[in-house]
Amino acid sequence: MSQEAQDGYVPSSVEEKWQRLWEERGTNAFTREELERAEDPYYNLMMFPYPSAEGLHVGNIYAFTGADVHGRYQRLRGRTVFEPIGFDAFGIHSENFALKVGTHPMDLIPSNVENFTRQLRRIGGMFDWSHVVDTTDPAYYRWTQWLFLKLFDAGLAERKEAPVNWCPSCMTVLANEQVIGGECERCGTAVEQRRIAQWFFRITEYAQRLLDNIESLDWSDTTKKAQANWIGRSTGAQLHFPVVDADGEETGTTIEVYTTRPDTVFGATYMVLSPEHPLVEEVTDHGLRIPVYAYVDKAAKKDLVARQKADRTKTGVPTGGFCRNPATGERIPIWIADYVLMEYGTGAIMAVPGHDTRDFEFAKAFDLPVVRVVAGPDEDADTPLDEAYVGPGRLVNSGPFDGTDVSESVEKVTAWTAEQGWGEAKVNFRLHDWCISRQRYWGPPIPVVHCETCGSVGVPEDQLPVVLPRVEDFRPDDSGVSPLARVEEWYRTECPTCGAEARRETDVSDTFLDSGWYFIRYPSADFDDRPFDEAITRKWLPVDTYIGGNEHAVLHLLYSRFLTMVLKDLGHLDFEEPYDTFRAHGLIIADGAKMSKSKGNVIVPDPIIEEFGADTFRTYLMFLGPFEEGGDYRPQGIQGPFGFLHRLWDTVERAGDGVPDPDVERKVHQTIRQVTDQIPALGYNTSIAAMMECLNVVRAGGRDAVRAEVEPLVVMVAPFAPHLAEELWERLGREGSIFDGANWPDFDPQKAVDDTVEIAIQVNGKLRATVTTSKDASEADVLSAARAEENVARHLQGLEERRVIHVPGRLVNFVVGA
RNA sequence: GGGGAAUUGGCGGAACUGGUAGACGCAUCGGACUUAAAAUCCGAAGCCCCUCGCGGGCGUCCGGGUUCGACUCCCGGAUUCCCCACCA
Repeated sequence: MSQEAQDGYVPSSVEEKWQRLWEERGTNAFTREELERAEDPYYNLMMFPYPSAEGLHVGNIYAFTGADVHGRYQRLRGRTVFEPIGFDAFGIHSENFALKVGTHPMDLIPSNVENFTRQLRRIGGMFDWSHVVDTTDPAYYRWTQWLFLKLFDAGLAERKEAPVNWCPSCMTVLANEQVIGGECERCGTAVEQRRIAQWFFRITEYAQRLLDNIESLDWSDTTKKAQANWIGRSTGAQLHFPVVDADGEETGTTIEVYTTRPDTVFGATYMVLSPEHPLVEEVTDHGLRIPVYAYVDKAAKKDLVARQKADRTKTGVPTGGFCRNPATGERIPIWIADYVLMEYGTGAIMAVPGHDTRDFEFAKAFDLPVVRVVAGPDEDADTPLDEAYVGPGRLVNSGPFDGTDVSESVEKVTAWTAEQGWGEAKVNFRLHDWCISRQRYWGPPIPVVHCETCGSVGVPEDQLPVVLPRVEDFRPDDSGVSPLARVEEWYRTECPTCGAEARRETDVSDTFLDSGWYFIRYPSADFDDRPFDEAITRKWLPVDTYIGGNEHAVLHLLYSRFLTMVLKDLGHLDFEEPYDTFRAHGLIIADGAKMSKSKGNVIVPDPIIEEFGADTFRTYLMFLGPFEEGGDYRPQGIQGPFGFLHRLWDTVERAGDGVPDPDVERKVHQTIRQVTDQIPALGYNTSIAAMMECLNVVRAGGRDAVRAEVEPLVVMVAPFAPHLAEELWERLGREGSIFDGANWPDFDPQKAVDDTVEIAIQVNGKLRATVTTSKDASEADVLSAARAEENVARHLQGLEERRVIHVPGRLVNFVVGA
């Protein structure tokens, strides 16, 4: 028999055939009516890609395959699975790349999308190509603009001048969230600060709700924690420190501080203002304090990296002004230092050098007094401080609160400050309002018109979309305004309210706004008269399972949660959390390091798919490690799944009619149980291992299988190798797509039971033998069989049996001694 | 500085609720088939020792502990990775 006849599996032709048939038959696509009527709908979502010029990389394929396996599994179980895909094509990524290669993004993006589409089809994802979303399509961003207007009308979008992060390289403002350790998230350039009028979404109003809901989500704990930490709720107090003049008289000005340790207020020996604090301007404006001005000016110029690293050496200047510490009545100096951040709290702190590490360093550097107000267990009020003490203990040098334990002191002192009228309990969040303005070109124009008399007016809905004009020179410059501000014929317009000459907003919106609601659009993607259809949305949302990368576990998820809540509050949705279940996949690395061009370890997927086929590639990616942890890509490793799929093909092709062998049938049912348990838990690597093991049993000794033995395996492998499974299903004589109809094999516990068990025999916890007994052998039988083992008997010889542990079906442990 | 995750053969990784550590696969070695090679199939294999046995010892980052029994639980430590970071 020739090799050809033995093994007719030619992945490329099988895959081509089924991709064509899926397309022709509309296997994965839904009509509007089908979406409306779907029974048991299951919305399987994955994070849509940014269509880069390089094409899909292994990381994309890994993520999509893992999500696709999940979707295909649900479908095999009988769910109606909607699995859409789209393109997140606006944003700085695309714009920068377009600038680099000198092609207009409007020309570049369509060809990238086309290339991605080809690759996505090639890997055999179960995508509904009739519901694709492209964020750069006016038919989509029209509704992104609509969403902006909804927030604008609800008072949740506001324009305010604010210190913002400015990337001198990208020449744009960045959200706080896009500043990573003081550097631009995209290009790594040190970020500077500027003050510009910006559009903000008031996400902070939702901070508490965003935090409270986390508990009810079926998300991994790490993602939940990341969200909670980002929101960063802290409880403490806001205290009011009166400013006093040289004679100690109050000037009428107070400095507000936020602290999580109001109980240490007796130890506040000086105040610190952030260089950006409004009061600082007053100080400098009066021209009285030249060193102050110089310091503030320097701080403003200093980029955040230098400001934050600076090997933690504190810098600052005294303002020459004073406050009164309302707890002690003492006059304390006011300083300016850049270790205090304007973005957090009130931009001013009471410095308690005795019990705050940063304040301690500062006090040491500038020779400011340090007072102990907390004493640890072995300390008293006079124990000197070599460093800030932040541990447990009791208050000292704190007037009426001496002796109060720190476990209750925050609450007590806060109550007291409130009674005295100079403080109140205060909850503070780290979360900031979401700055959505971008002084760039490649994004949806913010749909606002500025009118001299009417102010900022939203563009009427019937005038949407505000189309992004084609501008050949779309380079940003350091003017701090969008390139659109150079296109007079575009920005000149009429005020929608009064009809006077007016000017369009020339900023475009953040990409996170595009991606903040795309999942709502998908099922309604074919409606052009509404952002989303009410009935279809009620049927399909919220998303059942969302799978994506950890890099979006904070921002994207938080923003889309926020937008969903807002839409619910405005009556457009009847749910407020967008994703029931979210799982983050791991990272594929190569040679022990993250793939990157600079390391030269990037795996290009196309040639691998060419050589082995999409099914093998998919199966290998899912096999190389736990999906949620990722794994190391080793080119040789693909041989395992490659051989497995070929052997499966071969076995099915040879399988005849007949009755299953009981031993084989048992293994098959044990495998069904295992795989059915593990796929929903994303245990893909172990599922594949179980199927390999099963196939090894089916083929043991070179026997030919019968169809009933292999058919369940064909179905179970289908999520991983969908083309192969379709083909084998057909060759087994079944009609239609394997994915239509609930074809997942039923697990029969009866058939999975072993009638014999192998029991480990230990003596003093060490394995000495194993015995095989019937599964319901009595304890006495098991023990006598155990004692009969020569090696066991030898170790029991001459020793007293103190105890015998018998775990039925597992082991026997003889505990012996002299 | 804070938070999170991890550490198991040559390698990727398995191991239910505390119950035979190393499943499955890669690479390796041996055998079959072949004129030969590839492919395929069958088999071996954690490390060490030995009287070579159905033998013994050691072994899941390190040091302690709990337990009849610990990769798994507790205490202490080391290393690596990720995220955040002067958040008052």
